[in-house]
Amino acid sequence: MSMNSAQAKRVTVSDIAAGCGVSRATVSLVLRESPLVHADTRARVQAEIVRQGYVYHRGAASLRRGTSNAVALVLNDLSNPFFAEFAGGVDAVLAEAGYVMLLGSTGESPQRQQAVLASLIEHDPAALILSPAEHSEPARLQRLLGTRMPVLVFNRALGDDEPGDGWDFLALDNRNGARMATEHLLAQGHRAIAFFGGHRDSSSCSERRAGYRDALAAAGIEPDPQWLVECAPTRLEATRQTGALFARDPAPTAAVCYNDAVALGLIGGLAARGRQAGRDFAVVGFDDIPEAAVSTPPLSTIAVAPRERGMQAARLILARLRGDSDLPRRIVAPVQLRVRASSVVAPTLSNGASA
Amino acid sequence: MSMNSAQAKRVTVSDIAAGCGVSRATVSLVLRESPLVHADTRARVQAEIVRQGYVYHRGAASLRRGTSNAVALVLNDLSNPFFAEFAGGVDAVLAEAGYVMLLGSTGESPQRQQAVLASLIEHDPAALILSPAEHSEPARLQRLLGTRMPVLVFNRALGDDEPGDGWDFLALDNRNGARMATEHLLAQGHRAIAFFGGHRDSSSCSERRAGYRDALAAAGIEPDPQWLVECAPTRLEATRQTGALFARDPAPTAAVCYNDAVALGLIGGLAARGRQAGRDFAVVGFDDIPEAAVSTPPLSTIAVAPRERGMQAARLILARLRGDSDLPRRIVAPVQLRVRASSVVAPTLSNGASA
DNA sequence: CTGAAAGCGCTTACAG
DNA sequence: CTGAAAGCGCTTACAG
Repeated sequence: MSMNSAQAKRVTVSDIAAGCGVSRATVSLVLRESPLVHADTRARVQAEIVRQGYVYHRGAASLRRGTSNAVALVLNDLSNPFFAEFAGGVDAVLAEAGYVMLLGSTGESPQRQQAVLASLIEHDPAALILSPAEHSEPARLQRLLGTRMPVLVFNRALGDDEPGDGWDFLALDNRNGARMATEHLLAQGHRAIAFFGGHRDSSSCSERRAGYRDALAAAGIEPDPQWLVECAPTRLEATRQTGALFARDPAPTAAVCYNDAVALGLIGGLAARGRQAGRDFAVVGFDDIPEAAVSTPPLSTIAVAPRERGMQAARLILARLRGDSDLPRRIVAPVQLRVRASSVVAPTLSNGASA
Repeated sequence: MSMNSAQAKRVTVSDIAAGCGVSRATVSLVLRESPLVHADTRARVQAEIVRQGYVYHRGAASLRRGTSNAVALVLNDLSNPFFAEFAGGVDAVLAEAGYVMLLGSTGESPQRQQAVLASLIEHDPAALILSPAEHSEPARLQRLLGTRMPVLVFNRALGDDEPGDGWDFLALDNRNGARMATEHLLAQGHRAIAFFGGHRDSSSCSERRAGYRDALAAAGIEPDPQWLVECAPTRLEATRQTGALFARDPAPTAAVCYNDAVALGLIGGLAARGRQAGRDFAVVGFDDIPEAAVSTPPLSTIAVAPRERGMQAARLILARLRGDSDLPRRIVAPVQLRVRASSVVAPTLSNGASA
């Protein structure tokens, strides 16, 4: 005998049936809450179920019935609060609906993504919610996942040919969010507005840049190349790259940042150069992470409500599983501008203080 | 026909067997990488598997073999970065070992915990890692989970009678961490040191308070009741409660905080009263959340390495599943003091500045 | 309302 | 090395 867990033999429907003198079919009907069973019989069976500590084996039932009540969720990175919140929202809705969540994460690696998905689909999930790793290959994914399972792609488009393959798509309105952020800065009189951070080849960054350009174009402004500064989407890199904004005169007086991490890094970088966000320079972030509300100064940003997105994704996939008709294939979730102190500063003030 | 996903019939071992003229048993042996199959046959079968897009049905295999390669993880709250990081660590190790993770969250509610666990165990996980909700009832949990499955309790003890029930237990060394934090403040000359935040009846808070008392006692100091301030473990509440520290003279000159959120809230509360952490008052947190390194001033804290704890938990439970002998039943994970600017200030300076 | 029988997709002795 | 048969725990027509 190993040190393994106690090996008490599993209690099955047969044990319950034998224990109270009915057939296995009757026990099954009681388990599935069928009205066909006499109330007395049902009570007897239920008592026996409690007495013997029976645990329903949903895998066996799913096998027989050809159904599944698991949904797979595959994310890039759980330690990113955006995805953690999203997963929390998915979980809340799935649990409410009696589903169970199979979770995997890819660390932004397409290879790991293939491996993780291959492992998860062997557990026969009813559906998949996938936030794809950067540089995923849609064709490989399609081959792996087949067409038996509804798939909802979250956050990042898989390729230009979407959504011809019948997968659902839920994304943030990156373009509109960046446009709103830029318009907010324009409304305060800024004309030289940078777009700071992110990598141009990521889809969310290029969408946000597009919204930024939209707003500038509507105001008749052509962005100076110096205003477009790339950097890894981390606080540290943003602090390091701050100098690039001020390499030549006239420097921008405000920046729309790729995300809040970058914005907070920029605020630090500004401080190191003797400038203060919200007094000498206007900063807007993107995401509304918890820290944004309590940083110094509080950070203006675009709220994306990741938990609500998770709930929305789960509801959509459940509706797809029910076979609801008229479901949208593509949802672009609205985002919201939250104005805080970091962006409430006019450009003249900024020029004066930074001279 | 509903709008549901394409209903292509499932490909099974029988289809593969028929497709290349062997028996189902042979296909099964190929799937399980048995050396009993001739290399040519194996190649033929594998080609057919690819050709037909066969997906292994692990549920059916588990049913037949009486095994499972899923591990359930039940947490209080995914949106808490501590638990999200922990889950990431668990996932990394499980995926590496070919296991799949079933995730549920309880929102600190014992009722939801019972429901979530009941739903998850129907999926026959091989093991469970549980971070119990506050006020869990060990007896009810025990009844629900039975003894068939190894269980690892993380982070919070379930009751004083543990671990008589054969469950594993992994916790942070809360007591020692708080002791180190307190000793660090003592070493700089502080004598009037508060323990700020948390609720006395939570086990982690009472352990941390015990460590704090240990250090004070070793220095011959009896804590003044005014030094023990309770508050909800959030930044906002901590800011609100800051005044309680200074209700009477002499006020403390330093504080060990229940966690980093509380410590950051305290720093804000101090600022609102014209005091600056790291100049007029010394603050130490607990957790080392990412924000601690970049707050103003950077926060001294006790690093608990949640991702590493997750990896450790997963490794332990996998070893238990393998039936390794000599596994410890109770692990108290070491924590580490990280000194940053918020605590590097001597008490005399503090008194001077706050007069 | 209840029971006997077949079958979901897989694996595993047991013969050959 | 391969094949026929039984069985994991459940559900579902089909008779009674």
